[in-house]
Amino acid sequence: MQKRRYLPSSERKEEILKAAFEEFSSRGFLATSLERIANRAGLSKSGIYAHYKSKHDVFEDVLLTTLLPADSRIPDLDTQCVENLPQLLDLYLDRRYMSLSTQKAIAAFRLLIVESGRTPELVRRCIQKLVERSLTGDSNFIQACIKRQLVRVNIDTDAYLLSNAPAALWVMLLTLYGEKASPVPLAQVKALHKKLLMELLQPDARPAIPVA
Amino acid sequence: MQKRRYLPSSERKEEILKAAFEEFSSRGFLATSLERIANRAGLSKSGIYAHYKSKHDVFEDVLLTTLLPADSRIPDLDTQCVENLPQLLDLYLDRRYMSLSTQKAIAAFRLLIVESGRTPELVRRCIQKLVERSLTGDSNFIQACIKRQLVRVNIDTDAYLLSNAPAALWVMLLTLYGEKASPVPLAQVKALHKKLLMELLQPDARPAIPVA
Amino acid sequence: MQKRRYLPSSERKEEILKAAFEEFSSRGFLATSLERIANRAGLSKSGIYAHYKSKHDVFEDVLLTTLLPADSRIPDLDTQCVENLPQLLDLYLDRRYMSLSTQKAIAAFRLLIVESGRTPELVRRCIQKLVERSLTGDSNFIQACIKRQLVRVNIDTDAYLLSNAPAALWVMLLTLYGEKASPVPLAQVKALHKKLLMELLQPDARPAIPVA
Amino acid sequence: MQKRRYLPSSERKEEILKAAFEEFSSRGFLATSLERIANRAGLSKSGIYAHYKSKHDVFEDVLLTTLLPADSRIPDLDTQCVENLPQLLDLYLDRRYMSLSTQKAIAAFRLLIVESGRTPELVRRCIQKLVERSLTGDSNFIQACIKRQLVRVNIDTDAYLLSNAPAALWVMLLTLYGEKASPVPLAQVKALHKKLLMELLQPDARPAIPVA
DNA sequence: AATGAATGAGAGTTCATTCAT
DNA sequence: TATGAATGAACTCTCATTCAT
Repeated sequence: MQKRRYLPSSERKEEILKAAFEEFSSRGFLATSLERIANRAGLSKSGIYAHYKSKHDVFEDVLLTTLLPADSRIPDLDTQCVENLPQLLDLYLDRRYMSLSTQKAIAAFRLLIVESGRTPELVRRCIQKLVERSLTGDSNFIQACIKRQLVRVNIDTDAYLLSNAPAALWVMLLTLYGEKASPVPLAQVKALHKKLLMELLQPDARPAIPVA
Repeated sequence: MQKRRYLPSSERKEEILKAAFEEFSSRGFLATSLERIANRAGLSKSGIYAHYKSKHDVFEDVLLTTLLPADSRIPDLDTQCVENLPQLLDLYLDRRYMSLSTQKAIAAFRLLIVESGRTPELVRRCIQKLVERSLTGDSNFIQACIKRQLVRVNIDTDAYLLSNAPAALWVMLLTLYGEKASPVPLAQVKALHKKLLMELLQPDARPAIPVA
Repeated sequence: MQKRRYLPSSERKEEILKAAFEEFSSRGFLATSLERIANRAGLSKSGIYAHYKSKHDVFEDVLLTTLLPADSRIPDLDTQCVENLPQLLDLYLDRRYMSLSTQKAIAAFRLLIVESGRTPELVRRCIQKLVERSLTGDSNFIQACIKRQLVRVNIDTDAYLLSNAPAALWVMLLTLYGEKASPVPLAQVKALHKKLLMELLQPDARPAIPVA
Repeated sequence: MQKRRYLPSSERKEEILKAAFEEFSSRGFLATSLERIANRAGLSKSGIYAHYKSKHDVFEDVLLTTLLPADSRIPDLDTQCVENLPQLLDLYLDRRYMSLSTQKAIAAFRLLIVESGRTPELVRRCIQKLVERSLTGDSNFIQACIKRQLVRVNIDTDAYLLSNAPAALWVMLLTLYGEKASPVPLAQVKALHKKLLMELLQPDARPAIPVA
């Protein structure tokens, strides 16, 4: 039985969110008890109610805050030292798959899937923001590349979304098989992704995916 | 208040499993109470214990039986009336995406993801079987095609797995956005899938995906 | 820790109601915990939920059942051995005040008052039934008396209700001062009540209460 | 989020008592949380503890102070302009029933009844004072009347208490049926009360209520 | 004098599970 | 095989109260 710690609400909230994310993401909303979150956050169960008015409230805050941290976007690529599209894509994909392969990303993904049944509206909002942010980040990068004539000008948005298929596969494999047991090596997934992007982006290419 | 029905265990089990799948897949393991399953199956809560020794037991049986029904594999394609690879793939993909897009498939997918955190071993086993079976089914089909010289002889297994990336993307979109709100049209997903398979399967092609 | 007792629902309900009435009436709805009721009724807290679906449900049943038992009406007076109105009234009032002065009646009264703030609808319904029943019982008695020409024919209903004022005072005194500490002796209350009834009922009287 | 207000204890106490009475009387002791009282009084929950050492303390103070305000007694009737007993009684009863019929009086009554189970001693003390004070007030009035020979000299105290029966009935009806739904009109209640008082007070009357 | 953070006890309720029938 | 009654553990949430500031 430790001494009480008196923290300002903002700090406590951070600790609670951290704890809550860890619990929620590994067990789901229902299987996570406030007791567990409280223990992990170092206060009493009822202490949480000083900062959130219900478990569901905590959950929402987790989804919106932890999954959408202000600084989560992939840092701008330094395109200066890059000379051609393949080099560029290697750089880009390395970063992307590294951030996808973290424990945290997997946990977040599972959380989204799990709760998309329970609180579809919240989840939808959350995903929308994630996608928007991701697109904005990518778009900056792409604009930079266009300027340097590394990629072609007109890009089909749908086609771009489609080019993420390998990433989707990869996340699913990680989630279902665990981090180290994917039946397909990362290198191949990246290779496919690169190929798709090449077709999509290279300056002189015809439309990559002709819709039937 | 209905009359009791005395059923042989096998029949009762079927009814319980059916009910259990419906509940588990829409709410997850924890959120589903035996009471609900019992009601849906038309017997009392404690009646379930005549056939299963715990809730977890029921769940396992659902995963192994309902998700892996003996007759679930895609029926053999009638390759007789097909003359070339594109035709063949259209036929194949139509079937495949139709079965992927059902409520039931989505529910199953969500269930697997959700529970991959809770009972990883069970889920792993389950997926393994699913994949194996799917591969076996596809492989029959592929063998048939090879025989008719519609597809080339040597297929890279890894590459084949990879070619499912569009399907992975599609399932994720369905799950997260709901059945009718996918931001990418099915046609394009199919088109990409077809393209990948074409490259992989057409008789005179060079290796589809050169690993970097 | 006693052995479980397995009772049919109807018996258990009776026991629960009994216990619940005792607790509710001495402490009010909120101050009574299901734990207490359960202990008193000899089962576990959750056991109550096999018979009632909420605490509020138990409370309603208490109000409707215990306060309105089927056999609660004052037994028909044997008017045979009575020769005149004063004798009759003495008989009647003795019975009435005896039943008003029980612990149980006081408890019920307090309960009604307490909850008239919280669940006015329920309380109103309950009182209505009580009054109706009481009136029916009295009315039988009065009819019998009329037949024997002990009381006059036309009785003003409002006036009759008013004649209960002494009873109201008595109940209030009992409730507020406790059973033995009333500052006014019962005899006087009865005497006043008798006087009011005399004026109301004696065959040749003028209207007892001329409304201003 | 308002600025803090620093008040001297006496002023704060008044505000707290006012708020507390409003809450307690409409919900009872248990159903009222300090939070609610605090909000209504415009300070924080823990602020109350600067002035009272427990919730029960606040409650006691409400009962003793708010229900027994120094100025609550009925203002002295101006008996100058009155010529006979009936006129006098009309004046008196009009005032009395007006003050009985207020929201506040009903709330106070309910509070007393409710808590007479929980804190009988306190309630008893409280009522005693109320009755005493009321008697004193009435007695002043009565003395004045005696002096002007409007009422007789010897009044039976018990009988006087009894004459309040109609008021008791009225309060009960108001409490149980709500303010506007009494099944007996106020006029009749007053009429009965007047009659009882007439018999008790008129100079040449014989004892109004002969005790058996 | 006043507050926000913290707590422990306890509330109603749910539920997997057991047991007598 | 089937059930209704029963339970204990766990849950979310409330609240009077304490404490550092």
